Amino acid sequence: MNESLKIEQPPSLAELVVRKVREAILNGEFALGEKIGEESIAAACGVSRTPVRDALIQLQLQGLVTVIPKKGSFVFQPDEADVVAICDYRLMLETHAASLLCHADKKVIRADFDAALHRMEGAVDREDPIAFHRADTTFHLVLIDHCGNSYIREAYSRATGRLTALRTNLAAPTMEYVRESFDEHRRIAELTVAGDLHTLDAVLRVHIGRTREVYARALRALRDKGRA
Amino acid sequence: MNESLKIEQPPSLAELVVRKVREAILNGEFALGEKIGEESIAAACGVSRTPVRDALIQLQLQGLVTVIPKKGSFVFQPDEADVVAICDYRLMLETHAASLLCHADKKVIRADFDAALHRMEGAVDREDPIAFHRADTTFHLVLIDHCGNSYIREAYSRATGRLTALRTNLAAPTMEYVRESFDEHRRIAELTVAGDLHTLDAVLRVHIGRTREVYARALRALRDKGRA
DNA sequence: ATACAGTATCTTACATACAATATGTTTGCA
DNA sequence: TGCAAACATATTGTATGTAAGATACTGTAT
Repeated sequence: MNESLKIEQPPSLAELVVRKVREAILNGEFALGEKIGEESIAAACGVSRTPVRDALIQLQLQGLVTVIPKKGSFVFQPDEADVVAICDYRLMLETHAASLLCHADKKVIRADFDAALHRMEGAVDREDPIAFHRADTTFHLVLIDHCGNSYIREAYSRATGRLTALRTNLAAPTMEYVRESFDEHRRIAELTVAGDLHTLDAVLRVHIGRTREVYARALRALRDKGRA
Repeated sequence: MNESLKIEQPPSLAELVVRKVREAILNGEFALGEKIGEESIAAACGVSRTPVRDALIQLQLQGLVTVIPKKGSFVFQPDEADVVAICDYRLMLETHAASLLCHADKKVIRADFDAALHRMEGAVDREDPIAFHRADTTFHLVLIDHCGNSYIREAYSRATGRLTALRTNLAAPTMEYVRESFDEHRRIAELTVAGDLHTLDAVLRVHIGRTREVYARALRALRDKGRA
């Protein structure tokens, strides 16, 4: 029996709503903290409120939505401490994933890294910060996807959901830091394949630490503007 | 205005169902892989299917329940690889939490450790493995609760939910290993307070590694018995 | 003019009703 | 007797209805 024959039944409406709303949040179509009314989503998706409710619960547990009882659902709105915590969390996940890679096939990893780096390089040349960010995401996923621990993968995807939304909402597309970032990624790839975990940890720390500062700064700016 | 006046409104029915079912799974009232019918839970809790469905979605995202579309919800049923993955995941969380403790108040931590150790010692004397396990859980939570990163706390609580259920279902209450376990905990407390992360990592690795082996072995035994 | 109370409206939380799919059973045929 | 197809049953997925709580508005009194 061929695997490819296995027909994948259409996902539930709730699942479809999850994807739609998730994409919307990640693409900045909702502002941080914005209210998400069940009815409006239901109308927009052409379904009843029930699958929307289910979807909102799932999104809440993914950390993208905050549900306040009897008041409604809102897009998450992190404070500065939150940004620090999530970046640190991500750093932990990537570092640990890297330490698990010693049993993986280095050839495949090298190839995947190179593919991502190639895309990044193209984006640098074309001065396309959005494409660069996409390639950046792919690059880091190489570490995660090959680590062989499904819990780490899940945890990472939750963390990146929030980080992606933050980037969309806080960091205007810019080529600032892109050159250094690209160089760091090359180093990360090398150190990972070489298995030099100690140096890798330091580089990742700097790399993700900068991300953290960028977001924290942008969040402060947004906050100050909100007060004024 | 006094904070204590703030009345906390009763949790939603869905939340209550989550707690009930979670407790039931953790206490082994459901077998691993057992089907959880919406209707039966609803009847048992005296509510309609709606909050039960909400609860099952939440429990799924907590990793305690697996929902198969159109078929139903089942208590999670890990395989051996799963046990290895989750124990490794837990090890990562605790190790990282420990590394974050350097900024925390060592006096409080020492006190919390000692309290947990005291309870463990009492359990050892009374030869009460269940009380020992409870104190064990409390002990490890000291690390997590003081690390100051809410993401780690959340991730840990998800992991421990599954681990607790595993322990209930797989490991018959026994005083085996309890003595060594107790000694290891004392060392973990000392090393954490001393800030010797490197040695701590090694001890935690051994400590959690044994847990992993116990569960993996019990799971194999259960599996073999199931085949026979 | 402002502050407060009362009301109106809107939204969520939960229940129930209905539709669709999976499973178990029975019956008919080889 | 064994297998297959049709039917019956049970359970999930979705929609809608209802009630309670939250917010916004308005009118009145000071």
